[in-house]
Amino acid sequence: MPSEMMIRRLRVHSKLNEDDAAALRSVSTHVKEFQEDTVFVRESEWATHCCVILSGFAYRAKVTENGKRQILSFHPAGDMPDLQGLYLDRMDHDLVTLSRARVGFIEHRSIQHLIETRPSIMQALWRETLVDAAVFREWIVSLGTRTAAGRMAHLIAELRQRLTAVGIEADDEFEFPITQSKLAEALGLSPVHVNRVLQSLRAEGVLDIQKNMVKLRDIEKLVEIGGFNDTYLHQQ
Amino acid sequence: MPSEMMIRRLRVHSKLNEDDAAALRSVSTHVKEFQEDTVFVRESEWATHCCVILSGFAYRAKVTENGKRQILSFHPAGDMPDLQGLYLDRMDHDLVTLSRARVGFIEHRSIQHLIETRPSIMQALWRETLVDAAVFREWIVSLGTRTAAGRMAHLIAELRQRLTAVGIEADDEFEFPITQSKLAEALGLSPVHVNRVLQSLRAEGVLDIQKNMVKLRDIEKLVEIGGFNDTYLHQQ
DNA sequence: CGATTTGTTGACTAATATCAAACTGTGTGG
DNA sequence: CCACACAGTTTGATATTAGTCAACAAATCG
Repeated sequence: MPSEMMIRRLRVHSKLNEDDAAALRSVSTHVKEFQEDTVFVRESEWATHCCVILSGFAYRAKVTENGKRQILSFHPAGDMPDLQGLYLDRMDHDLVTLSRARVGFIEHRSIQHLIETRPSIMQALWRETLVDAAVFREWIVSLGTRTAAGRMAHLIAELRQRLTAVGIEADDEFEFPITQSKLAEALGLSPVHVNRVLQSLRAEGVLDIQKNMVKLRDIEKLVEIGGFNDTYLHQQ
Repeated sequence: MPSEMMIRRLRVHSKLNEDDAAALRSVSTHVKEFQEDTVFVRESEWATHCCVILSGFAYRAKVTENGKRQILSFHPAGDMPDLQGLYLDRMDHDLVTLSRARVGFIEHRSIQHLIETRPSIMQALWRETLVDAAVFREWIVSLGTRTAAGRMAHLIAELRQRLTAVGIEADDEFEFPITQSKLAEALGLSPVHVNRVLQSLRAEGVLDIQKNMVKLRDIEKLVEIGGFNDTYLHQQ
């Protein structure tokens, strides 16, 4: 049920009545399954579809002139990481699967039809793109002001919060199949340094990331180290 | 003419016909003038208006738990830096004047009326928020992957490009009344380091920032050092 | 004109990157 | 079942970048 995932997700930030939900259910979605580390939407490509992550994780990434890569955001099930393609015609970054993932694709014209006919759906989708931007802003704060450990802690605290919001249990552990090199690309650090930071967080009993699982040992400390305050997520 | 500024700005990314322009002109704008360094919209405030920078510069900033401040973006005349407030009810950052500036305020309900009645205006405004997010993404790339000099160069190259797009001449110099401390807050560096980076860029004949003026000495070098590629600005 | 902000400098320190090697776990084919 | 390959993690040594502190100079402002 691709649309159910979407509906649940949109309802985190927006009110949708049963008619809206029905309209969303009526949209045809083309589902594909991808292996891990598959670039499924490419930078500079023309955007013709929007995607919904149905299971697994995806991330956005951008490659720079000098060959480095920056991961811009992580996307658990429910997220629609290329909504911006509705009104920006070319992709300015890649979309990549982090784990094996199922992804639903919806034609722009279908969504545009919903936008034109259902104001509450328009608002809900627009709002998603705005929350997206708010998350980017906070990511900038992380990279600009926080220490390596702070960035790591903030990332995990944010993920936990977002997973919880869509109903994925993340009280004391959650699935997140990431390597240290990718964490490095996300946090603007070297893989070696990520390794050391993770070791110290582990030693201090804050956090343990091991084979696909994030284990939260002390959430208060995590939130404190990361300076995490969830208001920017606008989950009212 | 507050609306003329807005119209010119929206037309950088979107097509607006004369009816659209007329509709925008009909919206009532309340203009205020602020001294430099004035916080004119505050974090956690309820958003009731959208603002347009009419002259001067503004910037977005966010203060962290540990007292640091991160500047998130700079906004020359024409920009509407709190459009997100249309659908996110609380501000997640401050808006501050960089220089003495005139700012137009428009009630949300007026804009919402335009959105409901004029699809092309809806699209234009939505698109603005999407370009905004694209700029944030690139800022993340800067902070995550570029050296201090690279970040500085990228910022200036981007500003130049955006100023040119709204018709502010920036061929070999432009006004930008910023202090080194604020550059530091924007780029995630210390003021001392910013000073040294600026000196070396000056010495290498790339760039000179002095009393309110950015002087561009060698734009090719600037673009190269910053790894600047303007496609993320989506100026078609 | 003095007061305050901004820019500059030098010496020193801390954070993080780089490089290279070794270690671990996991899956694969023989 | 073992040997091997591979990807990911860990370690140590060293280099580089950027931060801190403290003083001073220059510009700006009332």
